[in-house]
Amino acid sequence: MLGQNASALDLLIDNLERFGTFNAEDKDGLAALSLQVERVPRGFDVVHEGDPVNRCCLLMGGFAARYKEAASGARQIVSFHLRGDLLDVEHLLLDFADHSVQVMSEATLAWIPKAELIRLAWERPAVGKALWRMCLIDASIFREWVLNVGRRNARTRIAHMLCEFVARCEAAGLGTAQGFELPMTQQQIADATGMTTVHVNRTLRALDKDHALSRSGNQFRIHDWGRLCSIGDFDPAYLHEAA
Amino acid sequence: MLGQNASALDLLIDNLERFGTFNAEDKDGLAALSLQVERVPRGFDVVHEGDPVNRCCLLMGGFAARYKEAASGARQIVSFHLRGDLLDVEHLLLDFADHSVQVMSEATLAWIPKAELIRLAWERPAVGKALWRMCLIDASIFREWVLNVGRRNARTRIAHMLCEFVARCEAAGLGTAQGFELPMTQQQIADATGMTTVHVNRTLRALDKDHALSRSGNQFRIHDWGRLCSIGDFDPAYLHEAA
DNA sequence: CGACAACTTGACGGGCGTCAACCGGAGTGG
DNA sequence: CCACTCCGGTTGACGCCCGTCAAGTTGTCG
Repeated sequence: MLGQNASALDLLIDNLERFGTFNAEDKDGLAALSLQVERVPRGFDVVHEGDPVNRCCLLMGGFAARYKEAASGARQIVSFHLRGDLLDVEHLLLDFADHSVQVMSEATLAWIPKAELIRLAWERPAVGKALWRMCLIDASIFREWVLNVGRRNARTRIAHMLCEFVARCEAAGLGTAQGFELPMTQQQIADATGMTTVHVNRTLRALDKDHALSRSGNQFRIHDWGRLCSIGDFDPAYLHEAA
Repeated sequence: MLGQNASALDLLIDNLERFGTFNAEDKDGLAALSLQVERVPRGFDVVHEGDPVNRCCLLMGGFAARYKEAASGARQIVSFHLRGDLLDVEHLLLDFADHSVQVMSEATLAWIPKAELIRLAWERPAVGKALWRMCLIDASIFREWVLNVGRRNARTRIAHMLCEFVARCEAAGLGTAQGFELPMTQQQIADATGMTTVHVNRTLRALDKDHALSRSGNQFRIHDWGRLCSIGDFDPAYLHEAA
């Protein structure tokens, strides 16, 4: 249990350091956070639209999707998340959830009281800036997704989504373009790109046929990264990854 | 000149207070910000994708649109902004712009050095929280737009965009649903909803014909707000307006 | 009155949704 | 060890929503 908490804090610090530089006191502050580790099954709702939010969830392992639903019942995924992501910074200073987050695989979560994070953000400005930067980068990704679903065709849209996912996995130190596991179903790809499963399937097979990628089951491989980026109109600048 | 600066600061404080409560010292801190007022013509680029960003722009009058462009040249507007909005909080802690902002009408801007705002955010936590909340709410709007362009049909999409625009105008104290001026062209509505002008035109006329709204030139009137909300699948919860 | 931007309208076509099957693998239980 | 179920992937036929193209019309500003 203590081991779990220690590794959760390590993960949190490592990941936050991608968004800022910390001195020893900053790290001490982070290490003093109280948190509660939990293992949850696939499909677990981390937060649901309309819920009051008073804690913040660190994804310690597995994948998650942020989504909203239309009155028609259609679901739209607005971002994916991986190991190390803080899933609830979006609601850090808001009282009620305006969207939902669900894990896409069996996952390990660590809950942190929101009030402690907020307090720390002003006690240790470097930590606050890293958290805020994280929010700003999330927002940048949302904007790119508006463009993606609003102005690109099916082929480009899917290629773009895959490029982003791979780029973020690599930045987080999880796998590379040379063979990786896509932890999502075609239904989820459809929900992320604003398409139907049928058309996602057709488009993936077309990309495969054109040697832009190859698939077998969940295993994907990208032979020519530059080509996929070009098909997907993908420029990683909007991810604001540190140089 | 001094008068302009004073009114800019008043506007900034009034608008920020929608996102938090300030005491006298908070307001003093804000009032001490240095700023530079400028009048710009329609179409002026407040910031352009790729630019370094080291100042923050307050929109003192007029309307603005935040947008990105695809390789195909298609433009996607990702949000609209009105008098009182801080246009560059999205880049507050980022070095380079990942998108562009353009004014849609003749407009008055006030520039604030980013560094001063950042310093103030930690000196006066109430100010920092209000600024951060503003960012989070912007992000919530982006998410809603992903849903809007991803999962709604033309009629619902346009109705939703109009509802949001009117709701935000009312919250900012600019006009009401009973007759207001839409400061954008059908081309801009198309760019915001991921459609073509032709189809925007058809859809607007259909909404007009069905008495969901009435138009003459830029003048819009909404007779039955509830009905338009229902057509547009609009629930203002995601705007997180203070009760 | 000419120039230009914005809006309007009709004809046509295609990208993608819809509907409806079928297939294949993984889990489950008898 | 084999049926059964369920979920996810695959495929084809068909059609509609919305994009494309192209031609007006209107309003405004010089």
